[in-house]
Amino acid sequence: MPTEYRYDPAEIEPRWQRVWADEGTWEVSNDSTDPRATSYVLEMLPYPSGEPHIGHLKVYSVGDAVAHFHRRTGRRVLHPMGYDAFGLPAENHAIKTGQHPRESTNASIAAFQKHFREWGISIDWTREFGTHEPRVYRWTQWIFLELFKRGLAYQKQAAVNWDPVEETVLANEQVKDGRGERSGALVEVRQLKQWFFRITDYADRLLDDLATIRWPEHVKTMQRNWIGRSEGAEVVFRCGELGIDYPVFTTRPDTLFGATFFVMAPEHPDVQRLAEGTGQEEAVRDYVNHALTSDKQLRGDVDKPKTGVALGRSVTNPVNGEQLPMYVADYVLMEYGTGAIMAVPAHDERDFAAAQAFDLPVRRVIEDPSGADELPYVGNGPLVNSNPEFDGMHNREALRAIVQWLDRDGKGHASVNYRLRDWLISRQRYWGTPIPIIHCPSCGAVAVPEVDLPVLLPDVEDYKPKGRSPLAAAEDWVNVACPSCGGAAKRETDTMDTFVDSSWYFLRYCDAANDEAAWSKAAVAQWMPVDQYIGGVEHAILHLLYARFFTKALADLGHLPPEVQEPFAALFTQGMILRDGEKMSKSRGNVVSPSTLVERFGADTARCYILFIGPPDQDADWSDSGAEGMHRFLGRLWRSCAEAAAELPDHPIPDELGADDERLLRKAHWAIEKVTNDMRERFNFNTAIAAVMELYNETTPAKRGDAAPGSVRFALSTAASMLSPFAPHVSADAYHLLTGERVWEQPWPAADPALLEAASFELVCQVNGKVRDRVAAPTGAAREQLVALARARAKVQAHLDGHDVVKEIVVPDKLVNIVVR
RNA sequence: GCGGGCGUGGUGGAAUUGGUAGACACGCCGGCUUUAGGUGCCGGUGGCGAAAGCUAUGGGGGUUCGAGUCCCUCCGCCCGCACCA
Repeated sequence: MPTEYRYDPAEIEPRWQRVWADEGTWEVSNDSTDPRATSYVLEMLPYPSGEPHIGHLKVYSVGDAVAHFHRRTGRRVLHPMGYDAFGLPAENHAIKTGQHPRESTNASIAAFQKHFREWGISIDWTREFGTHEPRVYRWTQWIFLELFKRGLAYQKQAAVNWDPVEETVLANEQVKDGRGERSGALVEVRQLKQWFFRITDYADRLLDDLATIRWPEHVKTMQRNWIGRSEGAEVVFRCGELGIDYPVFTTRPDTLFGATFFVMAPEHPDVQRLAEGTGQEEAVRDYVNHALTSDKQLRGDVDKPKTGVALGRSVTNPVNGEQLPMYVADYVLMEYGTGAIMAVPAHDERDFAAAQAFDLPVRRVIEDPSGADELPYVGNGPLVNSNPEFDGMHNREALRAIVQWLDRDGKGHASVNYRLRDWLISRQRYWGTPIPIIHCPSCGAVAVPEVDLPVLLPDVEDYKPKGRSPLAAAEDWVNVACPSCGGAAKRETDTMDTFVDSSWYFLRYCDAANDEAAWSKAAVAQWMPVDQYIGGVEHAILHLLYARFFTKALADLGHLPPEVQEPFAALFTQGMILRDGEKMSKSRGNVVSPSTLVERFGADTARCYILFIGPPDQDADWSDSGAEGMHRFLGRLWRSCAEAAAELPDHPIPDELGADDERLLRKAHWAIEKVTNDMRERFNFNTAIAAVMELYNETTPAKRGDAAPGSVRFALSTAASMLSPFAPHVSADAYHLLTGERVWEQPWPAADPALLEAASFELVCQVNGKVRDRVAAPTGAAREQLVALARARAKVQAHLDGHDVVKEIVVPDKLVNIVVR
């Protein structure tokens, strides 16, 4: 084998990368009069920590394939890159080493940049930024102030989740199973004054507009569940002794006549006052103290037996005037509804368990149509024991009737409740965007004037949190004059949750160099929404919900074109790369590092193998020998192209096709059709690559037979061309060798319909559904002809002998099934 | 408990609308080339069987001329939510 045909990615890849860098091949401008349609392809921006790992290689390999495919199918593509650069790991690193988070972050960003270039990802580098740059977080602060001015950012004292390890508060979305998402520490409840974004104002729109976007159904379901909209009624129960009204939220007003007691959350502010003078003061105080100090996760366990204490008071059931005893019990949550419930033990499992524990009566008010008399019964049926007006009525109907009746009498009204809470964005940490607010003793919370933005993050000596933000120590920075009255005032020392930064970065890419504004509306109108967003499913709620909220709020404030209501028109969630069925991690010692891979095989092999391993939305197990196989394939393809370029005359495809030409060209057009569909309809890059392999396998000297040089060159260059979204360097090189052209400037190959239709096909001959033989048959042949062909086969005959033919099924151009008895 | 997903050779996976199960690879076996091979090329490879053939998509049942695909049921694994009234 001549050595000049050796595939050498270490030479090929940097050579083409240099062309793309020198020419700015992937840059797109905003003021183009280009008539082509636009496409915005975006992968979730990386958090720069250390070096990129194999998951990064996967997400950008997927995104780059989409970006290349969109370009080659005639679109002008925005494919930018940036860094989610604020965050705790850099800060924790700083606490340990004293190195400023900016330094470690910038070092990591440099590593990411280097790798992205080595991977050959087609990025418009002119739009690159990190969210930690003042020229960027200036606009994060501006957005905060816009929300503040419209009442969408506000401060309130509230019970918040405190992570004792990170020493900061967390948003509800960042607490899983009662533990901080990052630290794994059990969170504590603290009463603190914190900044919130009013995402709950958008609950309905966030829910309804899910119908307008092409996202995986399971992600939509997660968002729906997280928002947790419940329709029902608010019903007022009055405590006559104290003259106080207690509204409750219920989804089951049809069961109001079955209420036998009333329960309040331990956090309810009236609990102590109610118990006062009843003899229950001490028992209530003990119970409440115990409930508030016990850990949240234990308390939230569904299987925990119900506990509670009587308050010694009662409320009036508005539908029948009955006196219901009041209890405090920790199965009622202060943060949902009104912090108080009516208990209907006959038709609610929790209330039933509580009634058993407290020895309270259970009254059935809905009949089980099946006749069973088991309780609790949570299904539907006719009302009983209620009121002559409603008894016998189906409960779904009664629900509406009872709400109307309550509404007329002013005792209640239809109501909607959400699980979603407002987004807590304050963090008592250093490495984040400073909240641009000044607290003045006489004016209150005052916005930093826009001309004074950005509020720069000051340098501090000590990054360690001490229950307050490290920024509080920067006294020169903290003490300022009030912008409103000029008096002595102090800066807000909390920083923003880093999810704020990633809630709008995709807008900044549209107009990244703009120093006058966060973006121009025209630039945003040109690109938004993102046509294809790609990232991990772990962001199904946090980032993807926040970004949707920001987009809607900014559109309402007039900063986005009104038609931009959603940030990401289509979403693709990629699966993880595992090794031996486990996550890769340093502690397991099973990490495959992208740099080792690229050194050993080149970027093309690494990218192609990752896409070939399986459907990209699924988890996939890494295999070293699989990667070697891909390397061998790319080597064969490149070498065949190099050989063909040097040794086969550069003739066009002959006008008169021989049998071998026809077979090869048919395969090529079949592959074009297959790959195009796999890329356009689905994200099945694995089968697309397999189709290119099949095409290549037909071009080997043994298989191509007497095919003309022009046909072989066409097949090989088509294979290289279709591989270019996955393996851009080797494809560019092979294509250039064969054609002298740049593959990325070529339109995507088009299948010739004439070559997709064959003159004959392989007829499958079945008897009773079992394949007995196959025979060549002319395409489009009549049913009788196909049946005759099948019946003529000896192997078919053998199964017909001695039987009566009952039926003959013909699927044209496919099969014949003869049914016998 | 509720919701969603998945289960196919030794392995990753393919089968897009109910129509040839196992494409394409990895691995393995055999052969050729090579001073050598972590190269290249050729052939084989679900199981049983000498063959004809039988059998096979987690188990069982059903619909159908025909089921990996549709329906019922059971088992196993993964993910999300979980006292949300």
